[in-house]
Amino acid sequence: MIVTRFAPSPTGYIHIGNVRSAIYPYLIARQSGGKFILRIEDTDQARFVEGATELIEDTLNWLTLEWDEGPVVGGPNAPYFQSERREIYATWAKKLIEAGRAYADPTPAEEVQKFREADNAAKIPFLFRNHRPAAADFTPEETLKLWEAGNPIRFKSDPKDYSWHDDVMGDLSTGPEVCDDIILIKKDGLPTYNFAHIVDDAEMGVTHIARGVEYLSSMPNYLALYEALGLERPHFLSLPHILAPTGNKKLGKRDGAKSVTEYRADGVLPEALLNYLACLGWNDGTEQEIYTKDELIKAFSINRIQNSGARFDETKILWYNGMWIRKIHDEQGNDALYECTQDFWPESAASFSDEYKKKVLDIIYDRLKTLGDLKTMTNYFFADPNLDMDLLIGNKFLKKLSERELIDLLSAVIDKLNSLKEWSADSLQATFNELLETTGKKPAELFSLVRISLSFAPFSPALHLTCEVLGRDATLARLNAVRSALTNDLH
RNA sequence: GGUCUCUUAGUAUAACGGUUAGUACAACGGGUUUUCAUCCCGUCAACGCGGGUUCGACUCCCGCAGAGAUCACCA
Repeated sequence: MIVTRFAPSPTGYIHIGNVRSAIYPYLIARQSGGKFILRIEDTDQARFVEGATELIEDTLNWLTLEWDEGPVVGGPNAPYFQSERREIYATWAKKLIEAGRAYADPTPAEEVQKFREADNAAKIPFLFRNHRPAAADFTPEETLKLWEAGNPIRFKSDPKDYSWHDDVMGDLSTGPEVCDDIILIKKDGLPTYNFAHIVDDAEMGVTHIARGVEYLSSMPNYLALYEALGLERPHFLSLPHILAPTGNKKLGKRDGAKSVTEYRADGVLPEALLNYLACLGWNDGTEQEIYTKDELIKAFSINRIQNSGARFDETKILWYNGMWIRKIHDEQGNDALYECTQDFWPESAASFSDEYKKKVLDIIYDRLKTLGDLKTMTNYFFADPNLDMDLLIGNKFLKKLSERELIDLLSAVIDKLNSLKEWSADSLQATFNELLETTGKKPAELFSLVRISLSFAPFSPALHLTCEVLGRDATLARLNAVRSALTNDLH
């Protein structure tokens, strides 16, 4: 059985570069009927951020990456917060001490820093094992005593060549020069990531570890620990970084990398974000672009994960989002899409009914890149627009007509619409076609005049649909208002 | 500096050692009774460099260059 995990630190929101290391393990677990575990790596108390855990849970829920074990849902390996697992790490650390593979290190931090600087100055790579204290050779009893006295526990490394297989990167190897006496348990009694994740993954039965490539250079130390602890190596998947839109740096919070929360607030659909991120650095070899979560689960394969970094492209997210907005509307219906839009209407829409807003959505949805566009694109459906006459007169089609002609044209439209019996999209369409004939104006002229008079917006849906949704009263009132303004202008 | 990794159009990517190097986004042009968008059609655009192996290399090997990661009592 395949067991994967997402193990974030609660140091803030999940930024976009990290979500993928939740998505891939999730897909791997789901496609094999395995388990996906959420584990909170909160061993660094200095970096702990209040509320960050909830934000992580919220983000995963929103993306529908449900976890089988972890916070909230519990599980057989609880607790799932590393800060609550001290005894477990202590037990494993004692095993190493008993075996002579770990020692308590009394070297003061300042001393270590001096060693480091001296080695740097001498252009020697700094390795703590070159400065091993006498305590490294203490008996287990002496070591335990020194540990209790508040000293950190270090691994006693046994430098040698390592080679291993990475499911993404292939066969890898390094020399002994990277093996060191890494800290396992800090002075504060909490383990380092280096030690904790190995213990936890073993205890929780994790079979596939997917994480960023930045951990690649620590692999020899991890392999040494698996060996010393008598553990079998799990599968390793090093996921290449997502690069910032500009430069060659990995996407970080300072590169304008937005959090998932921000994309959500902007009106990006979870389906779109999932789709985009899954396909950034992975493809199934076909030319399919749009994947539902179920399709991703089915199609995903570890050996087709890209092994070079991929640049983050917001334009493509917006394209995916537009596709998904239309997909949901066309496949699940306007009501289903409407369900997603609750937080995105302009304030002016507050007093309007769901029915009316649904109608607006139904004619505007295929112009949306994000649901947030509703705020800026639908205002004129809920409030009379400002009569920006310069916009109307200066329009590239209308500026060829005199104000007199505009007024006459508006009058013709108003008369015709006044006498219209049935206010429907079809009859409105027919009416405008008749008006084209009776007035002899070009479509660009007639339509632009009516469209701008109704919306004063840079763009809007097809005219007959806009009129239908706006209704007879609002449509005629706005046309009359523009005609009056033009008439006053003339006098 | 040591160690490790990566390298196809602007971006994301495809291509049993034999293809006019495919697709998508972006850009640009055109079409669909106004606009914006959708939809459709089209244009532009890539194998980092140098050696080898081979009848033949984007693909295999070696070197170089460029980029990235890491070298914490952070993860």
